[in-house]
Amino acid sequence: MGRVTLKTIADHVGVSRMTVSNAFSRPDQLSAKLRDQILAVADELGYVGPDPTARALASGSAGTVGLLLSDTLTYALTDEVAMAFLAGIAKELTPTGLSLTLLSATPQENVVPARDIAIDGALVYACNPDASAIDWLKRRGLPLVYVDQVPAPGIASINIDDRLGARAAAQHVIDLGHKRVAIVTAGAEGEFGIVTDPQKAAVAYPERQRLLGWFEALDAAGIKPTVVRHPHADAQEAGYSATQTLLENHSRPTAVLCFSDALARGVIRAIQDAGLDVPKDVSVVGFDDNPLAARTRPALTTVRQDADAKGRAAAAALATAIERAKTRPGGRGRHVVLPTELVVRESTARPPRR
Amino acid sequence: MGRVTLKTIADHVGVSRMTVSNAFSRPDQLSAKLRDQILAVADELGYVGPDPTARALASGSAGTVGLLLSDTLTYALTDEVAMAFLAGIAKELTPTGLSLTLLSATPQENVVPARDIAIDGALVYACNPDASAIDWLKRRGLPLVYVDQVPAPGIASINIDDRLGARAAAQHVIDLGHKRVAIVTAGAEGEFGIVTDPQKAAVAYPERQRLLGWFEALDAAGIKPTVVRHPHADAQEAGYSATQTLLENHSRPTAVLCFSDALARGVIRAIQDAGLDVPKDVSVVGFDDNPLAARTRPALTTVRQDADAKGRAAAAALATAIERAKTRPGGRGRHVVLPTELVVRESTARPPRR
DNA sequence: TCGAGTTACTGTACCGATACAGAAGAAGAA
DNA sequence: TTCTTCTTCTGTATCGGTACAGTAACTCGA
Repeated sequence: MGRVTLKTIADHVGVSRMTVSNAFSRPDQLSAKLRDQILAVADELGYVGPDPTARALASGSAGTVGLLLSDTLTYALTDEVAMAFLAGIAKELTPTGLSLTLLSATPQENVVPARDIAIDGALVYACNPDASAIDWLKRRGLPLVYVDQVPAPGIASINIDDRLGARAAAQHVIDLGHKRVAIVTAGAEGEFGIVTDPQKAAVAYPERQRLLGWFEALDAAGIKPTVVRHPHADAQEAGYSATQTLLENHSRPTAVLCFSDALARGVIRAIQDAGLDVPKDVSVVGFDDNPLAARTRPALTTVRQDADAKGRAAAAALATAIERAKTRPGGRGRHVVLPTELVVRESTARPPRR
Repeated sequence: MGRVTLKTIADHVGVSRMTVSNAFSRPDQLSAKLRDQILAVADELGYVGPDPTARALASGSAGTVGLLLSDTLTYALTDEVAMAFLAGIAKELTPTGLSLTLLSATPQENVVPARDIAIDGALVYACNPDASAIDWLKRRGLPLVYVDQVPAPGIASINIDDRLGARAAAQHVIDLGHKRVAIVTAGAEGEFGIVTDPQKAAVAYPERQRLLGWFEALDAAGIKPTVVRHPHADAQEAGYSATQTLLENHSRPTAVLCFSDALARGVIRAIQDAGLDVPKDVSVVGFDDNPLAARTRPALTTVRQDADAKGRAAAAALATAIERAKTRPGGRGRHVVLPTELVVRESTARPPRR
């Protein structure tokens, strides 16, 4: 005996298949009595409900949206800030009934998730801007929302004010009187080590924007920072070894601006291990306001972003984009920039006297 | 002009629809020359590839598996250990070409993800065992893998040795000479406050198992612990207020066994805020070996579980279950229990003299 | 020169639903 | 009574593919 479908039930009850379909999907289309009868028979036959795949094909919507994650899905998932972002998405998506499908940006042997998985739309997050996966999504004509990506015309995007936040961080150490400033940054790709042209070395949009912000303030103050760039991997380790590189440098910085709080933790450890004090000898500023930033010792001065709000905004933008695509095709997306804010704690102080 | 389908391309090239399908999905079924021609025409017409939904319906596989998460998806995602678990799944799943769809266990207005989303199988994680969502998955006859759930006959399951780990933790403080021991635990549901019958108060399997382990050792040593149980929410806060409750108690404990490291952090803070020292006045043992456990001060004595391995094992088990379901239907699943290990750090010591 | 075995392609029958137009009967208005 | 308007149900045409059993031509050894 084959599988139980609408037809099976229809035959049992003696109605048309369409009526059974309505019993499940459009209760207002038939009498309550008949509906109950149909549901009873369906239950008896072990019918679970309309097959999701068939329904998706016929109705044209899959009920789930994709989240395209950086090449190594793993990296995105081990970061506390990314987690808050994910939680934000989930929170906003749940009431809409949409589920979230994690899409790896790296194509597999025969499967390219961005091309082969049924979704109604997608969030593009923390991806190398020229990842082929993004192209697939675009070609499919799916509603998209870019998050932390270069905003593109016609595509909704959610960003945070990386540039302003970074500028505030730099201005903060300038105001404290620092003259010798270093920048510690990280990325998945690009040039690494002590880099002379950071804008060339950096690939990801947030990193470029933060560099822009830092340099804006430093340039205006006539300060030329040393920039050390490390591959992502373990952020703390990256921060640690970057700092070792820095400290070997002939002119030791009195302030270090970091791309992330995770990086900053490594930086602080390295400074302490070198027998120096934070903030007495060296000031350190992070970025993100990771939940841990307030708890480390010394508590970290950093630039706050609300990753949860970012997630919620992204999900909301996608939900409306999908809704709109059903009626008016080809609407254009709004570009949202969420605020960032400098949070001064204990890891920054005036530079040492001499 | 409608959408571009296999038919459109077939008509343009002058071949059958089936040949076009083969050009995409079974390259070995046609000559390389014709295939190239078809692909070229397809590209020209802006065809992206076989529609995932239609393909799923016809071929009977969706290319994605579900991860059923605790009622509040948000909670699951804010926990570092859950993150490692998720990363483990992703790592193992990626090469198989399967994607991961997050399923909320709470039914929405009209949508029940566990019933309405197209998936090839599912992981059941951190769920109230009688959540209706699990029933839906079972009724659909999907290959399932239970993680941190009561093992059920016929269903593959991955667990960690919660009981043995907890027993080791309890034995550790017993061996140090502690007599007045408290247990701080947490859960999404059940009874809260100072509970007299913990096995009744606890709902989730891991919690019950850990209680079993703690009591096994404590009973044998003739120790009757005080058990405080708090609702999940923010684990640290829970630990903090649970400890306040404890300290107000007439007989202050000299050792506290905690359900998680996150909880333990709150416990330690509360103890310190009460002017006491960890471990001099009170010893604290966590559970999980959260990446932060080693870094907090004092470094936390805890029971290690390898959440990443748990994720990988779960994904692997599901992948094979799906593979097997294609051929032999109704195979039964293996029950895997991963080891746990006591890690002694600085948060435990002999009880104070008097 | 014949039959066996390949290779390259085609035709038909699903996969399991939903959409939408329409039909039959009942209720209500004039 | 007759005409409209609901309400309730039905029929047919998709949705966009894949499976599988052919068929026709081509290769090749004896």
